[in-house]
Amino acid sequence: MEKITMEKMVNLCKQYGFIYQGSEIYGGLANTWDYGPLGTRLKNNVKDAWRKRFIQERKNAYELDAGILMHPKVWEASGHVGGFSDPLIDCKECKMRHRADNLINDFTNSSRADAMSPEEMVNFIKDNKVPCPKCGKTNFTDIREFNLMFETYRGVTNDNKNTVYLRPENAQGEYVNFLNVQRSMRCKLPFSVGQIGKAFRNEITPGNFTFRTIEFEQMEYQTFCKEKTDEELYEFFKNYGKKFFMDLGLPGDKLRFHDHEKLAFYAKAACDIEYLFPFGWGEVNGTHNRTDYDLTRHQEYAKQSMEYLDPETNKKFIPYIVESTYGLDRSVLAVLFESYNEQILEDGTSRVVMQLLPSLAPYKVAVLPLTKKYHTLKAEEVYTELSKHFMCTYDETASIGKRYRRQDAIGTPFCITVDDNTVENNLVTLRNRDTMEQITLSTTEIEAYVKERIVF
RNA sequence: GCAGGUGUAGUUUAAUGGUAGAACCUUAGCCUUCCAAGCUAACUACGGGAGUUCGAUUCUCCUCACCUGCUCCA
Repeated sequence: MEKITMEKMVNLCKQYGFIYQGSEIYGGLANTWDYGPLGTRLKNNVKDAWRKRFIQERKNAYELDAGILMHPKVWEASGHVGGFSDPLIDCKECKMRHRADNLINDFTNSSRADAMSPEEMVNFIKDNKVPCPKCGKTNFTDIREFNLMFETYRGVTNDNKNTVYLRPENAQGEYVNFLNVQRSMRCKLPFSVGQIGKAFRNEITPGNFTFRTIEFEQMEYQTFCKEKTDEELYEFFKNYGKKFFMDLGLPGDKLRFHDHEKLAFYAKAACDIEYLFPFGWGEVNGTHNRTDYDLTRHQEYAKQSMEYLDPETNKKFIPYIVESTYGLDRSVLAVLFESYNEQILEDGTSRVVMQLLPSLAPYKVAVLPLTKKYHTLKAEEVYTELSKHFMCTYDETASIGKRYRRQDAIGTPFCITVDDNTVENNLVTLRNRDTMEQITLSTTEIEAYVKERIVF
C-alpha cells in the first residue's frame, strides 16, 4: 500500500468533493478550507457519532449551542484579553521569531518572565544579553503583542467601546451558562455540558491542510464536579476519549497520550490525545483539569454567584471543571488519512478505497441501474424509497465497473445494482465495499440490512 | 513570521520569447446483463498584478496560495 502524502490528500479531497481551498477563485485565503458535499456529510457523521457517545449515551449530559459572540467581559474573565497575547520578538540578525517569555525562561531556566511586563522583558533581554538561540547574537526588535482573537464591532460605528470578539474557545459558553443549565435541567453534580461549534484564532502559523486553520470547529465537553472526584474524572475522560477515536476507526497504535509539562495558567493537569498524521503526531483531543478557575473568575467579573448548593450537605461551593475538547476538523482529517487505501487488483489496475466506517460514510448506499435503457425507472424507484431512510446516491453513467470504483473512492459501503431480476422479481444485488461479496436481497429487505450496519 | 520548494484543464503532466499537446477524469451518443472495455464527439488550463519586449505561459520584480522544515499552539 502506497503511503499517502499531504499533497495527495489535498488533491483527493478536492477531486471527490470533500474539502476545497477557501475562496479558491480569488487565489485562496490562507488557512481557510471549505467542506464540499461529501466532506460536510462526513463531518456531520463525526458530529453525530460524538453526540451519541457523549450526550446520548451518558447520564447527566446535555448539549448546548452558545453564541460565537459573547460579552467582551467574558474574555477579560477568561484571561484571553490583556494577559493572553503572545509577546513576540524578532531577531534582527537571523530574522527568527521568538516568544520573549520563553527566551527569558529558557535562558534563566526559570519561570520569572511570567511575571514580567513586555517592557520588563525587553529590558531584561538587553541587560542580560540574552542571545538568540539560533544565531547567538543579541539584537532583537521590541516586543509586539499578538492577540489571537479576531475582533469585530457591535453597532454601526467602529468605536473601541463596541469591540466584540469571535470566541477563541467554546468552553466559556458552557461556563457562563453553568447555572442556567443546572437549574433548568435540575442537575446534580457531577454533570456535563457539551457543545459543538466554531472557534476562531488569528494565528500566523502554517496549516498542514485542515489541521490548523484560523476558523475551526470543536466538540467539547465540560464536566462540573466536586473537587474530590476530579482526578478520577480526568483519568476517565482521557481513556473515554481514546476509545472514541478508536470507534471512529483510528487504530490504537497510532494514538497516544501526551501529558503537558507546561500548563496553561488555568489548568492543574492537561493531557492531549495525539494521532500519528503523515506529518507527525498531532493533537486531536485535549483534556484539562481546569479546577475552579473559570467559574471563580466569572463570579468575580460578573459579580454573580457561581456556587452550587449541594443538596446532601447543604453547603455551597464553586464546582471544579474537567474539560475534554475534540478537534472536529482534525478528527475528520485523521479519519480521512486512516481510511485511504489504494489496492492493486489481480488484473494490475488499482482502486482507491476510502475505507470509512459505514456509520461515517457520506453515502450509505449507491443505487446503480445495470443499463441505462432498461433499468433506470426501477432504479429511481429504489433510490427514492431508500433515500427516506439514509443518504443515498444514484449513478447511471459509464460502465458498472467504473461506477463501483467511483463509490469505492468516496467510501460508500454498499452498492445496489438494479437489473432484470429487480424489474421482474424485486431482487437486487448488494455489493459490500470491504468484502467485495455480493448478495441478493429483496427490495423490501435493503433498509433493514443497511440500517443494522450503519449504527455507530 | 523565517528559510527552501512549487504554481500549465478537475487530476497528472509536455513544449515554447510568436497565446499551448497529451493521458486520466467528466459529459453526450452508440454498444454493453456486474468491477476503471471499445468507438464517436464535446468541455476545460499557463495563480494574480506590474515591468522589459513589436510580442511574455516562458525573462525580471511584486503579490497570492500550497508543500517541506523551523517557530508556535488556550
